[in-house]
Amino acid sequence: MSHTLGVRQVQKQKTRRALLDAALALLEEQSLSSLGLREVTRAVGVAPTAFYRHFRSTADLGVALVEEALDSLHPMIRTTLSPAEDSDERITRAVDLIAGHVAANPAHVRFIARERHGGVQPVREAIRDQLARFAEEVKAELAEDPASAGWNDDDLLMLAGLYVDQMLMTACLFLETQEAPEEERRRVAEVATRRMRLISIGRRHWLD
Amino acid sequence: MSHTLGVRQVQKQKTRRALLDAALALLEEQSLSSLGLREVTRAVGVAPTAFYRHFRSTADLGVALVEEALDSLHPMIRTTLSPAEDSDERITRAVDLIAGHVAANPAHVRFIARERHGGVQPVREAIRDQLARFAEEVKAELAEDPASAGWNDDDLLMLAGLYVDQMLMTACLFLETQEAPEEERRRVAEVATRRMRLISIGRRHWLD
DNA sequence: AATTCCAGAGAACAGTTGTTAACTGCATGG
DNA sequence: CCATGCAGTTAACAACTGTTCTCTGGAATT
Repeated sequence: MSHTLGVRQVQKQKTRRALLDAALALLEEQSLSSLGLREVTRAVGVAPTAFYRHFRSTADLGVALVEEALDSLHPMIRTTLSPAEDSDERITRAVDLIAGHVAANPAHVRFIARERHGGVQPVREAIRDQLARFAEEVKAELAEDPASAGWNDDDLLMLAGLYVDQMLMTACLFLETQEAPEEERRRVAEVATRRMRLISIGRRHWLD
Repeated sequence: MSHTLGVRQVQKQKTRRALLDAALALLEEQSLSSLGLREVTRAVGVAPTAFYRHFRSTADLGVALVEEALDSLHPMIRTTLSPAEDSDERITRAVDLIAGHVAANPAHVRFIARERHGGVQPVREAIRDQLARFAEEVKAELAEDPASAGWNDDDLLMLAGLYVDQMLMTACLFLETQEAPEEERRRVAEVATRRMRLISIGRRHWLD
């Protein structure tokens, strides 16, 4: 079925990966709209023109990065929301999961946060669409929770969006305190947890 | 007292304003880290070297824009939170105020949203500091509300931060639907209102 | 009235950028 | 085994960048 692709395709994919990785690294301290094509190829060690074999432009590369960065988040969403024992425990587990993901993929998170409102339209749209997919996913998960009995679709989507945005903001906070002492990072986790808790309380009394 | 500054200083301030305005306009479709000094001076119609008479670098100009953009928001915060009759009415009024501010200063709002996580460190820090001041201000306002009886300082600041972030996110949503039909903009306002309402409900039951 | 000051102009600098064209070598499919 | 395809190279292009130094005209100070 899965035709083992030849030596040729393998090499191409390898350079493509190298380009994506180099770009992601360079984007740690600048934004996509200032990322030069030559800058990327220089970092990889290939000729500038080789870039065009893989991407039409740096904006194109950016869109590819969006898919990559947010696809890795979908499994996290799943495991965060699925089992529903104690509400507070679920929240602390979610915050820990976010902290772990940020620690494991800081560049991806930074990229999304930076380019969500960045200067490159196609990339903004790609991020917006992916986040909307996220919200739909969370909404579907919420709908199965018995606590959501009586909720209409609009309100469920509103709550899902609130959760998604909250997750992203929490991730950003962890990113900013990445090199800070453990103590401060714990304080951030603490505040994020309380925010989520307040939202959950609001959720519980929504139908009053 | 206020020494009327001479013709000389007046002209200098005029060019400075022109530089800031031109930069802000250019930043509508790119980010600060890709904004060139020559680009700005060309738009104003002065020699590139004139730039240095006003700013050390484009990053420096960015910091000046931050002060300008966020200072104009402080009065809004005040009028939003001060009188406290009906909770729901206060929320809809706040959302309307945000919509108005975005319609009146779209470029400023876009700039803040874009550069909050952008590629220029000094600007990120300036925005972070100003937003922290905002949160403190909101916290002080909240503390006087009788509904905040029994709240400790940490929780008050947590809630204030939540409100501030929510305001900014709402502003971003209005920005994205700026050219969209009136109907969609009303839908955004509707969802934003419900979000705020849910948070307010959580606030009311926080001490249970 | 003579002097100082300084916002802005002008020219030149070494480097950088995206994009084009024609090329090379090698894995691939007939 | 040979011809085709195609990832990556090389060279060149016009245009652009930030920064330096020197200069100028006119307001500000004395």
